[in-house]
Amino acid sequence: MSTTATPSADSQLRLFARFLREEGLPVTAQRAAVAETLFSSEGHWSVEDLENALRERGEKLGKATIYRTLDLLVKSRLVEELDFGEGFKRYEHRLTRRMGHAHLVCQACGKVEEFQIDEMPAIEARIAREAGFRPTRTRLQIRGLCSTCREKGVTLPQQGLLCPIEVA
Amino acid sequence: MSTTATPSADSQLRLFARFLREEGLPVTAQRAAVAETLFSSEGHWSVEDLENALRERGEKLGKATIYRTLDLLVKSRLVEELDFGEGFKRYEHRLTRRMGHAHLVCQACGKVEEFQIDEMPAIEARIAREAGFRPTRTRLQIRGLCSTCREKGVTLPQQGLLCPIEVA
DNA sequence: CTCAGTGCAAACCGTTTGCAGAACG
DNA sequence: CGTTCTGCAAACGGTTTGCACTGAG
Repeated sequence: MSTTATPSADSQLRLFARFLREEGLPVTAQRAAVAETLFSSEGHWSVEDLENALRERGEKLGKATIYRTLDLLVKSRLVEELDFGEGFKRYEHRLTRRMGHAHLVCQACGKVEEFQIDEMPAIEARIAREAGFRPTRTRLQIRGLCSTCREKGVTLPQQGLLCPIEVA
Repeated sequence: MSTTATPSADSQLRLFARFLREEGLPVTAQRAAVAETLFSSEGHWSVEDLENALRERGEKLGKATIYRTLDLLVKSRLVEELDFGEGFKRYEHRLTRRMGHAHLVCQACGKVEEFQIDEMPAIEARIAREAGFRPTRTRLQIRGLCSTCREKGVTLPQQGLLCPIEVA
């Protein structure tokens, strides 16, 4: 109901509720609120983002509850934990995303865009075949300069030994 | 000199010294010790690992100096910062490694192996072409079950909604 | 002498944990 | 009534920072 849920947020919430029931855990208002908020956009949510969005919805949860609910969401495999090197974690839900998308992190403005890498399944299959490794979660993160910053003429601080290394 | 340097550790140290000189920074004994230690193996070093290895070499450096030197090594692009989700960072040197290797992290035993992904350059080129994004650093991390653990019959704790999601 | 580098210890900050009280069945 | 969840606040732990001391030029 109400605000900003994407079309499929409801069904995702239902999946989370099912997971909780299977684990013998109650579906509390707080857990539903965190899940619903996180499912409401394709964004990369920090705990602070979630806290603020929840406050705006009129729900005031303690940080601890948010962290504990995120643990459950990650365990349920509906949500993926991310780390863009900011010193804290971010979270994205998985259901409306295809697997094998890369995160393009702009080192100038911090923006993160997603980019589909269609060869990921084939790469994972090769790893399974050649290394005997059974992949469960893949994270591909590419840092660099986004098109917007590039067009603005922004350049990354030229760090030291760029050329010597690439040549070596 | 002395102990466990790989054949090319010397030349890497020389590159780091060159970087420092170019930045107008002195090549101190501590900086050389940290760099030499890190360059002495293909491993994934934590700050604690480095501290211990340095102590065994007879050098006692403060943590702060290690952290500050690692900053310089990362800036020089001779060393890459890693995060395997352990709650702390790890570091690997870049010179004897090919670019575009994935880190296969075993969720059962914690072991990390490297696996060469030859299509990485092509993927980066496509990202540059189609998204206008200029990649500088790529991190590919794949978590799962390594062959050793698999052969031992270890299985990962079956987390919740595996099937429903993959089907969705 | 001067100035940056070092080492210690304190500060920092995202996250986790302990515990008293609330909520649900 | 008992059990679990919640929220507050304290604890935690890796990393960063402030500052007095050291050491090279």
